[in-house]
Amino acid sequence: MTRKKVSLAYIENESARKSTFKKRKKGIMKKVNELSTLCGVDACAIIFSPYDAEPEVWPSHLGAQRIISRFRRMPELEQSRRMENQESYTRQRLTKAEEQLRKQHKDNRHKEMTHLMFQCLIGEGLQYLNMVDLHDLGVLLNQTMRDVDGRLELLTEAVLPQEMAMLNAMARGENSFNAQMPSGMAMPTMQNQQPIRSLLRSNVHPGLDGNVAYTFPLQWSRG
Amino acid sequence: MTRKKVSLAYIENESARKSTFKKRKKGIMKKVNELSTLCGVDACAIIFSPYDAEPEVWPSHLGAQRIISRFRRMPELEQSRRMENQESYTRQRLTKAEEQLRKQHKDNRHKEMTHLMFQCLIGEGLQYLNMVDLHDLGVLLNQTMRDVDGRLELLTEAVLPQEMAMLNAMARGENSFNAQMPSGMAMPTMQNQQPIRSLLRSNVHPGLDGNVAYTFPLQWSRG
DNA sequence: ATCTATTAATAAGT
DNA sequence: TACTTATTAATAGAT
Repeated sequence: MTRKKVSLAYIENESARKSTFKKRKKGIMKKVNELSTLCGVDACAIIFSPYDAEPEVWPSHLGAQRIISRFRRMPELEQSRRMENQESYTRQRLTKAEEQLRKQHKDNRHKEMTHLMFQCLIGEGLQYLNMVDLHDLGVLLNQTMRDVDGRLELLTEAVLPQEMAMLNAMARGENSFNAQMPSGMAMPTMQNQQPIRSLLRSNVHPGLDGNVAYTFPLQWSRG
Repeated sequence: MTRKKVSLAYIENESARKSTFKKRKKGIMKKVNELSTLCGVDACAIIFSPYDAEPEVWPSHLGAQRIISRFRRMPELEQSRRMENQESYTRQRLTKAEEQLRKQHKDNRHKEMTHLMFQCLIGEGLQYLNMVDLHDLGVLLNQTMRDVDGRLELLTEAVLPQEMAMLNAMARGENSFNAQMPSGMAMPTMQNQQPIRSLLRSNVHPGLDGNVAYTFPLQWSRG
């Protein structure tokens, strides 16, 4: 059960390495086979290892030789460029990783500000924040207010009547457990059954996009 | 959004084929790179295509030549066996597919009998069943009864007091919506809140393993 | 090229 | 060694 993101480094553990090798070798051969079939292209793969007397070869020994001959017949021009293949591959990966890092930073910042916003809502003070944080928090608050307004409008104009109808039906005592409903079908959830006012007080903020991994409960005063 | 299981056949559509090729080629090169790094083995891959002037090569032009030399130095003994590689690969896949088919047949049979069992519970007759079906149904019923007994015992001895406590708490009107609970935390579901007797009447049979894709609602007489 | 729902691969357990 | 299952990775189809 793949517990962690595998780190791309030599596996020290002997048996884990062998196990991984066998599984991945099989996976690669399958992929090459699929690529060749799906796209009708010539391809070959050769994998040596201490675990097999013979190298693993796709599509076959002779088939590989055919591909290799074609490969050898390629003009040797620009060979120096080709030599860099591995390096440029690694370099590309680095660039991409850096991009992702920037993206993640931005994402983290958004989460941080969201956390902060909810902290404020439960009464934590702003006294220790610097100007940058305060500014970003302000931006987020404005955006959130707009989202809340939009959500409120939607609920009031469109969703409310339906919800109300459902609640009324439930109030008439119709089925807290409908024996006719196939279990695969979505049952109305707790959430759906909250009184309308609770919907407007949901602790999940409707305006934040789905990638926010967690939100913070609001401690609304009950008065 | 990968809508269907891709079928392993040449892609007729020109642009789809090219798109698939580009994505999969990249995926294979990544996999070969990972295998080599993780397991410290020598490997190479060469992919020709109408979409690129040069073949895609891993780890590099020269690196591939090194692997190829080693490959060529392999004794030519058993070459005839090697020639069959692709055929034997396909044959293995066939064998495996057949095994999976048998497994699936067994699985389907189990589902069929489960369906039948629930049909009986809602009053459908057994008059059209043959001996084999009746026998299998009998086996399943016995097994299910044992499961039910086990489940009942568990509920009575261990789970019941806790459920009872929870129900009591709820009966006292404590929060149908607990504002303190982080949204990521599991809320008690409808299922948990059914009266104990409903638990014992759950339409999801507790004894069947999670792979059964669907179960059938029981139409308990309400009397 | 980018985005997601979905399938496929696979790391760690058994 | 093979099987299982939770999780990550690849990717088909759409934009």
